[in-house]
Amino acid sequence: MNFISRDTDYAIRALVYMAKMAKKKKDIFTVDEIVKEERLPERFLRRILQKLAKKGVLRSYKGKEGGFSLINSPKKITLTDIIKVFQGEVDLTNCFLKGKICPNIRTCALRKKLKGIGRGLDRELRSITIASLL
Amino acid sequence: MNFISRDTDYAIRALVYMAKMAKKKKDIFTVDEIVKEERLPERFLRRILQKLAKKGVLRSYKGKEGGFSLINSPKKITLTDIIKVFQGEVDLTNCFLKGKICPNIRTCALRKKLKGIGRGLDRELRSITIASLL
DNA sequence: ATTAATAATACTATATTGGTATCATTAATA
DNA sequence: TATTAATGATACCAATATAGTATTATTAAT
Ligand code: FES
Ligand code: FES
Repeated sequence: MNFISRDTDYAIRALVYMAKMAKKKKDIFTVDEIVKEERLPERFLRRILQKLAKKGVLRSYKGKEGGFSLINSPKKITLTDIIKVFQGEVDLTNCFLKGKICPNIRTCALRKKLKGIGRGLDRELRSITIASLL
Repeated sequence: MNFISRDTDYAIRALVYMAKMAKKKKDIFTVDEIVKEERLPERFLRRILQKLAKKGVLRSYKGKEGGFSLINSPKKITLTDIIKVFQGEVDLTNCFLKGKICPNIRTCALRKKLKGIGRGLDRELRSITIASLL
């Protein structure tokens, strides 16, 4: 099934780490520090954090003494947010049929049902915040 | 996000077709007939139906006048059943961390939450039957 | 024996995922 | 202002998964 991809997973780990440490010490973290603590692949995580920065989850500081910091409170960062960054919208309704736009899209019974379920799922994922994972 | 893979999707189409037609005519269908009606790739669908047969969703009849038929009532065939055949268990909790078995697996907060959500999702998918898509 | 169906399995092409490497840019500070 | 230590942007690469095809064997009706 593989619902959560590796970059989402690593992002969560990094964010949880930052949230945990931000309480007791300064709030700017270098990739190296996180990599060392969480034992993640360095270059890969770097790209992940860059993406989070571009999407407004992290703020980045270039140059010496730079790094990444959380922009919002861990209470405000939800799983949906993170998943959206790396895996796109939480939306279960993608119709195939030879790669073309589906003609049934307005009437399709399956689509209708999946849409509802997808919305529910999204709501639940929104209820999981980084803060709730500390 | 891509929740439903193409083989699951094609399987659903084929099963819905069979359920729909089984009402008015004989209940054995050849791959060729389904392919023609639903415009799916022949060899690919053949493999899909074979898999459904092996997993006990369809019965297959070899030889002339053979084909596939539904084993159970369309009311008994759920989305979860079909997804399981092609995409494995509906289970959102797969932990990475360098491909190894995760040591935190018993304590991990994320895992716990995803497990609950996965169960809910599974329940909802179980409520969607082939019959409900007619 | 012929014919029309599925079974099994191997193969191929493309896309996605997971990860690495390189070079540019920025900012602190000695 | 040169050095250094950080991120930014991008291109690249390898492994895996997805989507689909081809081939040959088996089966059963006629
Ligand atoms: S068949 Fe296209 S949306 Fe369902
Ligand atoms: S960190 Fe391994 S199960 Fe969550």
